[in-house]
Amino acid sequence: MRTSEGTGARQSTLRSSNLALVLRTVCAADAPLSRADVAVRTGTTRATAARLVDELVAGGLLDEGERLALPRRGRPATPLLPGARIGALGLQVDAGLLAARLLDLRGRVVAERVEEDDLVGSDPARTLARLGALATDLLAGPAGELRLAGAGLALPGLVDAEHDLLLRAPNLGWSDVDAVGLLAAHLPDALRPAPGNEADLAARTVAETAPGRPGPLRDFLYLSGQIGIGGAAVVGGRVMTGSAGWAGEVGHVCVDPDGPACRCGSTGCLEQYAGRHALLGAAGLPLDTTPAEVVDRAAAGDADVRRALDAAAHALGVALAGVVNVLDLPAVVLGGHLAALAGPLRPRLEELLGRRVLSARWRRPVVAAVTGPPAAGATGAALRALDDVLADPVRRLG
Amino acid sequence: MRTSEGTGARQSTLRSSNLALVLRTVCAADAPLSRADVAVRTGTTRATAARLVDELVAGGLLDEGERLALPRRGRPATPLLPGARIGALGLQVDAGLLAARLLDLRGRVVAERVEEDDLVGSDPARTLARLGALATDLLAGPAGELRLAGAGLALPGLVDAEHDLLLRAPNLGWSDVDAVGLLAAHLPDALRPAPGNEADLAARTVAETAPGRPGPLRDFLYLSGQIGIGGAAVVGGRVMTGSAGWAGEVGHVCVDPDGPACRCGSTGCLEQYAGRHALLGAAGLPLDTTPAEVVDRAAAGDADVRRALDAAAHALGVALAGVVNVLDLPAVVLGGHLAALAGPLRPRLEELLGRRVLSARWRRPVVAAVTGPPAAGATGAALRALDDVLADPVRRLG
DNA sequence: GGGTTTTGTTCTTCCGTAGAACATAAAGCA
DNA sequence: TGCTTTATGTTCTACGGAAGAACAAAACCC
Repeated sequence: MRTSEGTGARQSTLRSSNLALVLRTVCAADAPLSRADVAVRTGTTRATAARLVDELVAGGLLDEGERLALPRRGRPATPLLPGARIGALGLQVDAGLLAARLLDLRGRVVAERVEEDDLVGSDPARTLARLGALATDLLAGPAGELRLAGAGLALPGLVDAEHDLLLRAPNLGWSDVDAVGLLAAHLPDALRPAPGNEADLAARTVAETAPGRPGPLRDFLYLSGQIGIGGAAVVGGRVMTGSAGWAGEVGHVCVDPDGPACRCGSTGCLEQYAGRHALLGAAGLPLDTTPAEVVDRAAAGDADVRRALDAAAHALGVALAGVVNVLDLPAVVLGGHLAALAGPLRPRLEELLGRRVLSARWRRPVVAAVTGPPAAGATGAALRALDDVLADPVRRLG
Repeated sequence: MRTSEGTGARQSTLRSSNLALVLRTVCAADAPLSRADVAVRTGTTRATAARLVDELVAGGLLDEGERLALPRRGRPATPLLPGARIGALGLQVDAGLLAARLLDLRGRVVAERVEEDDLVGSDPARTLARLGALATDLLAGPAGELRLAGAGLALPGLVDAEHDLLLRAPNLGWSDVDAVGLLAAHLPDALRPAPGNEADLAARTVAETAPGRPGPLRDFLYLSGQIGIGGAAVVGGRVMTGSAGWAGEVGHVCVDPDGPACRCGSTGCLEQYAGRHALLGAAGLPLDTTPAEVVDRAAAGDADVRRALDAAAHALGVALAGVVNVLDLPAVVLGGHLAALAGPLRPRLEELLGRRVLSARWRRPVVAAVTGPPAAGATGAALRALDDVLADPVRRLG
């Protein structure tokens, strides 16, 4: 690839570009649009918009809803919706769960299976076979009518995007695993899920509420608190995966060079203060304590817990301020176990960001917490596959 | 703006897109191309490529070179070059200099004026009037035949991209300055230079060697060492300016929360270890010592200087490793005074990056130093204006 | 029931690229 | 010298896609 400059645009390029535009427009709208609405929003004529819509409807990428007679003058419009029969499969392996989730183009969860289990130190082949069975089971269910547009696999570690390899997943204790190959052997057909970093994919669920529909935040830093801490920077609605796909390792930003040693070989990493294990250890609590219990104990006045939370907030403030200084992000979104701890963490964190971020005087970064279902990585993996359809609908039309 | 989704593509969109493609292709090539070369590289037919080239030549965006008879079979080709009569003006104010530089579409410096002076604490109106006079003088010179496509102004501080305001330039001691307005009053015609952060613009000179011609590095972190330290992350050849244009403040990434207070209100900022003033102070040298002298003294065995350099390298290692962990950048480019110090800094810095960057095991970040003319910001400002022409040549064709 | 209003469709025109044929300008070769 | 070969550049027709205008459809209003 990378011959030089991309290729010249011809008439057919124009058509596919406009098809993608129409599809994105319908997906981005928060209420069903008519053909006339599409024409207005895309700046094309009604004739052209209708032609493009017809083609997308014929291909199943758009559905025509029931003409509901609103008390309006004029001919009633035919409402257009993203195709309900186009779906994608999102899979996730994490230290604490296996998940398979099926989403349609409207962003609805058609079916899902989530199995909680302690997978730390598990055998990759066995675990991925389990996930494959879970997914096969899911696909055999009510999803039979769905046309699968693709699949994705969220992995809690460094993924080599070029060779589709899981280089290292510290939480699982896995290294150099051909996760896609091991999984695909237990999936129907030639379904090869595209692997991705869990935090990168989970961040997508914040950036868009449904395929092609932008969420309230378009620029933010997402933090995925697991045993360790993953992250992803989202700029203009796009997840920054980096040149090799290794971006977002916020957990290993240095908070204090003289701090405790980290398993990554460095010292004083954020994860050593705000990671789940580190925080519970500092609080003197067993490692299976839930975030809710931590919050309760802090509220009850447990000094050790309060101190640990304070240290975590301080570490987060120092590390995230650095990231925000470099990337100019107006918001930080806490996910994973950090979402549940947002209450006690937020005041100190926001105060530190306000003090340590150079541009805070003009725009103070805000701290938000996600409140979604578990296994956001699986949802994000499905979203990514569906976004690929939105980017190039012609491939689906055949 | 931001109505919804962008606008539908029509026939004319196709033409302008292909014009831009052809222009970019010629600019990106490192040897003059023929019409036939353009056809091959863009994937269009010779007929189409020739038509587009003709239009660009007529508009002055491309020039036809002399048909030089190479010892080759076949009809000799007409070499195509970026238009030599399209130019842009790059301006820069810095703590130590004023600069005006005129670049043409081929990336050649047509004319320049650089005045060194201590501008710390200077009066913005007066200084910008001086720069305006410098630029006016420059434009009256041999540049008379040049068609100005635009102008840019590099400023050493936070620039509000929306309102074209310089919010704060600590090195100059300026705050809330309408730099563009003050400058435009002393420029000919209705020339309003687009303001930008100095480091962002200087990073461009590394990312592209001429308008539209990619440099050897496409993903890197640029460090602009002045009195303080500015920076810019370049991803895929594009400078990440952030949602408000405030990105790249690497100088205020925290190295040690218990470190010295910074003028930004935070503590332990990178700039307090590796900034020019901080480094010279720690080395016990006067503030006007040149980087070359520092290197000499270190080589001569001056313990204080060595200690200061070591502390700077350590601080850079800690801070930059964090940035690289978050952005997955394969290279760090040292600019400003840090470029001259690259020799003594590099070993320790590369070692630290190798240890603290999570993905270093698979790809070790490299440290490079720029070796260009001074006032890279001015060059970058001109490049940006010329890149705007490349992005939309139709506007220039009228 | 006729006028109004909005949606959706049909038909012609225009425009840009593809593709093929042709013209041009050199080198190679007998 | 003249013919062949080769690559560049130009001319001409065909095709496909969007614009624009006119028309048909399906509701409301009075």
